[in-house]
Amino acid sequence: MNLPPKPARDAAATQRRILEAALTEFSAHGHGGARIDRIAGAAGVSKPMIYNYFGDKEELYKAALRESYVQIRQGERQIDTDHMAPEEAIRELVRFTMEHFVSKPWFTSMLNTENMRGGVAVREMDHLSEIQSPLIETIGSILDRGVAEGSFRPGIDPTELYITIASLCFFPVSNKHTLRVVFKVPIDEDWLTRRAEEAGEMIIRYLRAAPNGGGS
Amino acid sequence: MNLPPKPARDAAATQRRILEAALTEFSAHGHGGARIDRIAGAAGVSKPMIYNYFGDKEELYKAALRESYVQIRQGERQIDTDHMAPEEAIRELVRFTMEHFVSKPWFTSMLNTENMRGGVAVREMDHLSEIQSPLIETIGSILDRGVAEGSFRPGIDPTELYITIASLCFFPVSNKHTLRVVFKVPIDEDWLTRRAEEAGEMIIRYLRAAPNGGGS
Amino acid sequence: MNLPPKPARDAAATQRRILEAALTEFSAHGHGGARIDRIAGAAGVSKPMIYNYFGDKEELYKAALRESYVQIRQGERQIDTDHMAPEEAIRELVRFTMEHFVSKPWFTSMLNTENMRGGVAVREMDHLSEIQSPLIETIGSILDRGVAEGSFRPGIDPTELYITIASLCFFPVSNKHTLRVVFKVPIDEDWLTRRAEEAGEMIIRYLRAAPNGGGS
Amino acid sequence: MNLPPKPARDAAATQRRILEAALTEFSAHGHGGARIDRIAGAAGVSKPMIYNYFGDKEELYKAALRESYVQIRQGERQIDTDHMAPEEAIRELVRFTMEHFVSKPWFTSMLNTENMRGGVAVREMDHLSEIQSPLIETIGSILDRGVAEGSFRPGIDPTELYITIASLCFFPVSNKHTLRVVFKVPIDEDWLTRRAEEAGEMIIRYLRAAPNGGGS
DNA sequence: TATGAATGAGTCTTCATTCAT
DNA sequence: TATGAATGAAGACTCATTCAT
Repeated sequence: MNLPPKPARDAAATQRRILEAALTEFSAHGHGGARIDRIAGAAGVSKPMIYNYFGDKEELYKAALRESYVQIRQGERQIDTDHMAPEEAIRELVRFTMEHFVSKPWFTSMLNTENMRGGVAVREMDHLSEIQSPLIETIGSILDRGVAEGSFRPGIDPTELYITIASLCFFPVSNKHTLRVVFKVPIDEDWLTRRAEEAGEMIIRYLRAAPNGGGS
Repeated sequence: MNLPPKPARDAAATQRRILEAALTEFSAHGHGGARIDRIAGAAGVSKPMIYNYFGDKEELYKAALRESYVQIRQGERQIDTDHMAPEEAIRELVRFTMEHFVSKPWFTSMLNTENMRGGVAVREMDHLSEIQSPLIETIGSILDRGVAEGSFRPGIDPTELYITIASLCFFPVSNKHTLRVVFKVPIDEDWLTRRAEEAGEMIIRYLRAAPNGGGS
Repeated sequence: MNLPPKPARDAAATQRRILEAALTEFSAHGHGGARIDRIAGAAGVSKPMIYNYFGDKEELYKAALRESYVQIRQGERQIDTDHMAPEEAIRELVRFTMEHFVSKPWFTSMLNTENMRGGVAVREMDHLSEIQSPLIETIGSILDRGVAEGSFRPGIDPTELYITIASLCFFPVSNKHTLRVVFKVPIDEDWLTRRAEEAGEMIIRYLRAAPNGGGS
Repeated sequence: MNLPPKPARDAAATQRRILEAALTEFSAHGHGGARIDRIAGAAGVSKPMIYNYFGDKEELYKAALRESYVQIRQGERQIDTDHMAPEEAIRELVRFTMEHFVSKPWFTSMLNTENMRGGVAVREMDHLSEIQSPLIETIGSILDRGVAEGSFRPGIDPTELYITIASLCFFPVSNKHTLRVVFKVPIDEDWLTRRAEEAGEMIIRYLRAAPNGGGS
């Protein structure tokens, strides 16, 4: 693996290496399919270290799940739409989200794994604020600006809109293997980019204020 | 259990019982988490029977995956939108899809499982026509009718539209556990029904032909 | 090992072989020191058989503990003192108990192990009647006969007397290794036989009715 | 914990703390069940300290075993029967021994552990005089006095008598958990006190010189 | 003297799979 | 066709012990 040179006897660094390896492993194989052996190997540590720092497989899984959210949310903080017109801001947000899911495929895997397990781990998670999306606020302010300038309808809930955007981006990324075979769709970066554009278009039309039919 | 009376020495029936049990087990626990023991128990047969009829766990999984598609596609054949106006037909289709995913949760689980495994099983599947959605054709004819009557834009690809509908319905159903916790959304039948309505609305707006700007 | 030829595919026999091996192993090494591997090896079965038939190590231990009691109690049923004079019966009982502990050394080991563990297993045991000593009744009837014929005092509790006999026999057998070294006592069959004689003598003197003080 | 204030860098004190903790741990869990981790924790030192001062687990166990003898023997030196009449002295000795075993339960545990291990550690022990019981001498002198005044028979070996006393006290204390369950005996301080009295009585009767048949 | 970091070698337990009937 | 009995291979987790500072 291409890990940074292993600094010996650095507890914090070791923990990080384990966590990264765990995230990779759990997202690649799910909870049941993940192997502590492989995580230890990938992290360049012995198995007991994992138990020493994380307790057991379940706890390590929880830590990895949280980490996957934290990393995704950190990524989401990079986008800046303040300077864009509302319509363009929304389109950018959709593009960004698609690109985000594409470039961090472990995230969709972790979500699927966790949901297949019934959400037990996420339910026990604390400090939820850390894993909530900053995009909700971003969307809220874009919508406000759009309503103010008359281009968007009022009454749209930011969280619901975020879920809509996530839905449109998540499904084709997460289910690409079955889609490819069953519908013979050539799922690649280009196709996903085009889908993001169409999704942006669809959402804009959905948000658009009714054209003012009046005489003025 | 309340299974149909077990006819002794009926090979076909035994195979079916195994297949049903396997579908339930794989969708509930994923490939790695599924247990041959439990499948045998639920099917009311001994483990060697499973190996006798299906070869090994991998083959049984493939059979269950195919079965999940077959059952879903059969369900999809129930809907009849020929007598509806195009707009209403699309809205009905979205409602139907949401309800379909909600009432057959093993389907989303199987898709997630298969995609997490990289689609190896689906790729080796034959008789693909059996597992392709009849809704593609349905959508195609609705779109045609809509274009003909002037209410829909031309140029929409039925497969792409199907994927859009599936995206909007799949995500909130499949990820309900994490959504509930992370966004504090009260995901229940009502909420999902409302989402289906909004999704219908969004898609309609997306499909709508541009309002004829009048004489100009 | 000198086990009977292994009959293939005989569940009951396999269980017995496991149980015997477990009794040997647990008594030789205690609960913590016992190894499932060795038990499987000694029983001539694979490890999964043990888990199949007994659940886990703890359950196997419980089964072995119960078995040790059952075997000891069965042995105790062999003695027949009905035809002996009360005094001789008591002496015989003491001799017998000593010999019993000497020839079944796994019993003292199991008792020590269980007591060191705080008696958790024995407390959860059911069908206690099976593990209670038939000697209590035997002693009761000897004492009655002794009192009736005037040779024993009345008011002796059979259970208490049994515990006294057990105490005198158990300690030198169970603690032979430390006694040998610390007190330089040459503990062997002879020495233990002599101790049993003296113990018998002591108990008789203890039970003896006070010599009738004469003329009063 | 309420340990004496830990003086930094006091080798002797550190060793003592380790030894005390080891005695507690080994007696509570046996050799196989004892954990170096817990000993280090209870002693308030790091694990390497233990290896530094004691070598390995086996050596630490030996030290703890010796320590248990040393402490017990020190306790035994507290009793003073010189001023008592021989009979009363014997009774007192039995009471004392019972109370001793009851209040230092780690001693019976260590003996059981060591004997279950076949006495390997005790056999390699040197300076045996330190771990031999001072009560042998005490008993010797009581017996002499009793014989001299005519109340005791001659010919009783002090070591054998000590073993008898120990037997009667050890068994009910060491095996209390199984006795409680199997014989439904309510083993508590009171019951043990009464047993000590009876044991004293029994031994006295055993030692008593035959009543001088008088003039006849 | 003292310790936080680290690990090799197990130990219990599980599971897909096969054998003998 | 059908199954109770059996197992090889592996997985999670532990523990005495050592290393580097």
